[in-house]
Amino acid sequence: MNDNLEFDIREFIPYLLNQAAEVSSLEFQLIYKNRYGMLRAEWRVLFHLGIYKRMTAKEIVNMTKMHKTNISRAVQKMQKKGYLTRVRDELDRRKDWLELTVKGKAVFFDLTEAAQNYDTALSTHLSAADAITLKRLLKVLSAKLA
Amino acid sequence: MNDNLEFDIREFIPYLLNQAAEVSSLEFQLIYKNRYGMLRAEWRVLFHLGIYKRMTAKEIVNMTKMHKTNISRAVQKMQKKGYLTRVRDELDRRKDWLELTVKGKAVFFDLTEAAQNYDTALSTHLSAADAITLKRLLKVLSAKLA
DNA sequence: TTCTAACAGTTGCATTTGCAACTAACAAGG
DNA sequence: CCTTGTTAGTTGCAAATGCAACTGTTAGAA
Repeated sequence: MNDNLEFDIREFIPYLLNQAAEVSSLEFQLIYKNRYGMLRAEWRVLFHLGIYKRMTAKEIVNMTKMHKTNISRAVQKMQKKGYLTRVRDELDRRKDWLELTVKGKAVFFDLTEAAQNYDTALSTHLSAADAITLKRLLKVLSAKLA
Repeated sequence: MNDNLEFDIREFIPYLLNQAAEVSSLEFQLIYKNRYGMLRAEWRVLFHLGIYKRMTAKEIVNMTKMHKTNISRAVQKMQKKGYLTRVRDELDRRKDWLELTVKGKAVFFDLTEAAQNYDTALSTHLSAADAITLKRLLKVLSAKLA
C-alpha cells in the first residue's frame, strides 16, 4: 500500500475543476432553467448556434464533447419550443443544418446578457490579471485534452 | 435586443470551467468506474473519507455541494461493498459517523495513486508555474462562491 | 411537559442520462 | 449494380439524478 505522502488529492486538477465548475454553474443554471425551462444540454446547443450560426448536431457534439444522444434530444426539444429550424442537407441527407429562429436568438441574447452580468459578479473575486490567466489556462487544458 | 458586442460568451468562466472539467474528468472517471464500479458520487465520498477520516454525510454534503440524496445513496452502496462503516452518534442519534474500512482505504490509496499519475500526465500540458496558478485560482473561486 | 421548528438522513417518483442497438444515408471496391 | 463499412442521427431501456415528501431525532420556547 502506498501512502502517497507527496501527493495531496485536494490538489488534483480534475477535482478542483469539478468543484469550481459545479459552484460557478449552479447559480447560472437557475437562470436558464427558471426563465426558459432549459436543460444544460439545451443551453449549450443554443449558445453554440448563437455563436456559429449554422451547425449540424455532429459539429456541436465535436465542440462540446457531450454525448450525441443528449444533443439529439436537446435539439428536438428546442425545435418544439420554436427556438431553432432544421434543414436537411440536400447533398448529404444524413445531416440536418440547425439555425436559431428569431425567437431562439432572442433567448440567446437574453441569456448572453445574463451571463455577462454573472461574469462581472464572478470577476469581483479575481483580479483582472487573474481572470485573464484563468481563462487562458482553462482554454489550454480543454484544447490539449480534447 | 442586445447584441453584446463587447462580450464573447466563449470567454464565460463557468463555460470554460465546465468544458475543462468535463474533458479532464472523462478519462479519470473510467478508472474508478472500470476498476471498482463506482459512480462519481461514490468516488467523492471515498476520497473525502480518505482525507478527513471521520465525517457525517452532512459534512460531506457541505464540502462537496452535492445533493444530500446522492450522498445518502453513495454511502449506502459503499457500505454494501464493504468500503465504509457507519456508527450512530450516541449524543445525537440523527447522525452517523462514517469511516473507511481497511478495504475502503485500499481502494482510496489505489485511486489516489492513479490520480497522481493522471495529474502528472496533465501537468505536461502546463508549465509548473501555470499549474500552481491554476490550482490557486480554482481554489479561490470555489471558496468565494461556496 | 408539550408544542413547534429545525435538522440528518431516507424514500418514492418523475425526469434526465448513458449505453447499445437501431434506421437511414452515403462511400468505395468489386 | 451489389456488398461491406462508415457516418448522422434516433430510440428503447436501464441506471442515475433531483425534488418533494417523509421518518426519526433534537432543541427551544411557552
